[in-house]
Amino acid sequence: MPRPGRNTYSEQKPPYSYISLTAMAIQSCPEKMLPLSDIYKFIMERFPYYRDNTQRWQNSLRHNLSFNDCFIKIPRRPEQPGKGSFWALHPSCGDMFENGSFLRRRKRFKVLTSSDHLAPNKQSDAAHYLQQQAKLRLSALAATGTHLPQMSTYNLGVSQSSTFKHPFAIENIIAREYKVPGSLAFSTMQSMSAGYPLHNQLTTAWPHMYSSSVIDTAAPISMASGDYGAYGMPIKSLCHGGQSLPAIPVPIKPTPTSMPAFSALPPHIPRAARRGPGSR
DNA sequence: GCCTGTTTAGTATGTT
DNA sequence: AACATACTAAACAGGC
Repeated sequence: MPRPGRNTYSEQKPPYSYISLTAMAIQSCPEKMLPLSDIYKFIMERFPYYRDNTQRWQNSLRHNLSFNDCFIKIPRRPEQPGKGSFWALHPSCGDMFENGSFLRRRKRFKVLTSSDHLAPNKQSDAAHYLQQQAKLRLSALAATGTHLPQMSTYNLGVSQSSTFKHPFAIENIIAREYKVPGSLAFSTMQSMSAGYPLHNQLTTAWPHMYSSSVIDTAAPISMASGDYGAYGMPIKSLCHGGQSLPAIPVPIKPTPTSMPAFSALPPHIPRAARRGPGSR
């Protein structure tokens, strides 16, 4: 594969799955949620490859949004006119890309249903939580006088009040020298972990997701208001801060070590329930 | 009619 | 080889 520029991938297909690309787009904006059209825009601006055959990849992308539990749909509020809903990442999907590959996840993120003996269903809890978080982020940034870029200009993480760099933050992914996917992933994860102290077993995949900087910067926005998340636990722990953060990505064949964490899982999101027996 | 969103199905490819 | 995941295509429905 040829080497693209620092921030773009020329005409070559980027070594990222649609899930990665979508997550990048979502993470690139301060609200951590984007409408479909803005996700399209982000990908097309960043990756010239996707300026062609838009019908094809956009269909795939929509399929991914609907099919994968790691994406949750957030309905627009009356004061947010526009077409379509917002899409956000599930609060607990941070370590999907366990082995550092942005092309293929090791585990599929799956929100468990009530049939999995979890807490009773509470409709759109995650969506509700994320919408609240987006509001809090906006108000916090506004209060500190932080410049908020317009949705379409895509904040690349630099102006965020947090030093936290999400794994899908564009500067964590694009602004790295391109190598073949395998080695890219490895070197990427090595450099990622360099600046972020490890906390627990969850740091294996996304060390920076669980670094102290996450707790110290992201959490106060919500904790200051005394908020509790929609999952009935303090938002702090939902925001990858607590040691008890549940490992949501569910191996198809659950391992003994991963099972105990299920008791702490948030309630399911309705989408999971509509999967027919033929789904994969 | 177009866009968005959901679902099903088939194929390709990586992992175990 | 079997399985899991990703990609693609297509059909369909609902909203504007």
